[in-house]
Amino acid sequence: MMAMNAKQPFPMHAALQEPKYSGLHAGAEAMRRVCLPAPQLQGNIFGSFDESLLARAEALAAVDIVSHAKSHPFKPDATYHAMSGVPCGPAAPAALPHPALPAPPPHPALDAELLEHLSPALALPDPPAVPAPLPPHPLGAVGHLPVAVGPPGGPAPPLPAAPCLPDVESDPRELEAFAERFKQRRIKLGVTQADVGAALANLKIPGVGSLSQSTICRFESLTLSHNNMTALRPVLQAWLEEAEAAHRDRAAKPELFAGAERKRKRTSIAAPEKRSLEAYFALQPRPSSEKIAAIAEKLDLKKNVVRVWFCNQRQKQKRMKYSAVH
DNA sequence: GGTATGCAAATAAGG
DNA sequence: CCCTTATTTGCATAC
Repeated sequence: MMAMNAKQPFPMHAALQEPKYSGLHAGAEAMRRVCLPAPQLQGNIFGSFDESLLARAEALAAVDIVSHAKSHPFKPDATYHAMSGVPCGPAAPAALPHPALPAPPPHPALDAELLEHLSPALALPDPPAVPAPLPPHPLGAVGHLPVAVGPPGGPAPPLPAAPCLPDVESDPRELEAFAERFKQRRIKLGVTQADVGAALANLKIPGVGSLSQSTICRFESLTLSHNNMTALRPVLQAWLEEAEAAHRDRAAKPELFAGAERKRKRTSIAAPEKRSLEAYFALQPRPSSEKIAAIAEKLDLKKNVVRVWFCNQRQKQKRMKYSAVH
């Protein structure tokens, strides 16, 4: 299994097949806090070259800058600690207690309106953008965590209905011990978390790219999901072994202590753009592909970034709705 | 200047 | 191709 995904700039996880643990963390993570969604009316900064809908959305977006108040002392973040106790179970593939939403088309009329006027007026083939989420990486094989795998639909797992089989390999205790050892030895080598993360790509392990300081930090502090911990373990162990070996042999292997840019990139959507998106979302949470493209062009963002933003926004909205009822 | 963390992009996987 | 749901990460920024 595993076919490279030629779609992403970073073909990550070429082989990441998590057995989807038994509802280990499915529910625990179900919600997280959220913030305020929409501002509302007032000024109108853009709106100079727009047509109705978009113009309106932007007008709305331009508005408040002040009315933002985000304060939510929530703090779910299920982490390793919280769940390292139950490895087995009936395997509940997640499943939020959420019925799908029908979602009838809100403003049929708006659609036409919106599309009609959105023209390729400002053909921006390539915005000077700052983050550049899609680097021209010719390299494939930049994924992460190959990890242990579990037969997703395996014919017959040896241990199906058993109460709980703490398998040796992903024993929580073992992982915990490793994480601690890892941190200590890393420090002894005089390497920072950021360096380790960056150096990972140089290990040349198929499907393994660099990771951020954040991730390394979380691994060390066990604030990753058990699956994630399990996935990262072999990679970090490989690095540690090579690094220590190089250290012993006094072999200067800069590659192991600094690294390549092969990690997932995260686009940072600026506040003004975010406000516009929120305004659009308030008007139409599920814009068509065409509208998304139009919005993307207008905001000078990649279409996929906008598409994903809407997806995440809908997801966020559901969480809010859910947590509001509970 | 290295490490935690909050918030939320990006991905994986099954429709 | 796009969506949803569940998760994995990373940017930013607070320690």
